Amino acid sequence: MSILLKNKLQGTDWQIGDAADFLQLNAEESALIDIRLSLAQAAKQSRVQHELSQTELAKRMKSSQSRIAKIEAADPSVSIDLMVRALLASGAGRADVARALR
Amino acid sequence: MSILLKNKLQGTDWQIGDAADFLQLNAEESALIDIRLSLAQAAKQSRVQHELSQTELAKRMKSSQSRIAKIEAADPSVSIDLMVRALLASGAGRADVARALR
DNA sequence: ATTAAAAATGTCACATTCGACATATAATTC
DNA sequence: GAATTATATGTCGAATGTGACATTTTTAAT
Repeated sequence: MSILLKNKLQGTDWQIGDAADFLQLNAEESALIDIRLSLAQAAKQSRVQHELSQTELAKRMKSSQSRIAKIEAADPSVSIDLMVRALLASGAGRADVARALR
Repeated sequence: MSILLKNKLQGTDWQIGDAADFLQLNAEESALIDIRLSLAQAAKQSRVQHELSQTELAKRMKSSQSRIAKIEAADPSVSIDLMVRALLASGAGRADVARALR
């Protein structure tokens, strides 16, 4: 049963949606955020799978630990470019980048 | 027959490679360039398929005609973010972005 | 519980990317 | 071939993204 329906039955006046809903984004904006979230997640997964600490990966990329943390948190200050570079630097290939978006 | 082999047979002392070769890029750098080229190509293809002029697409994205031209030329001054946004704005979806990278 | 390592968060000077504009070149229509 | 429309190229001030650093919080190991 959906939270929406549950609320209806219980008479609560609020509902739970996703970030896109909440921020009232159009299709393109939310697609872009989805993509960013997926890449962030993939970047973290790849780094962990390759047994690298954020500090180690940062060194490889000539970036900094704090930037890596922000990449994986999909921080607004981080570009898709940097996310992709992090993915590649942690051992992922082009195909992995594509897979992250599927 | 490859150009390399052709040159060998003809005794020429040069060969034709791709940009990555020429610029002596490592695997990650050339993967990134490949990705940029693919996205640029996909952006143009999507725009044309949806019968939009660069000026029309620019208006949709609140960008400018010259930026669109640079996106499609994979100009170094263009971020992957902007390429992806152009793709989405021209009617492509997340799956199309992924497909562009396959 | 202490320590140590890893990750998260905030800030900032500097670098890169941005839209806009001017202008050039190419393609299309008449 | 002139006019019109589309695309390409160069430049610039403004906006956004960057590495670095300091500091805090979380996690893991003993």
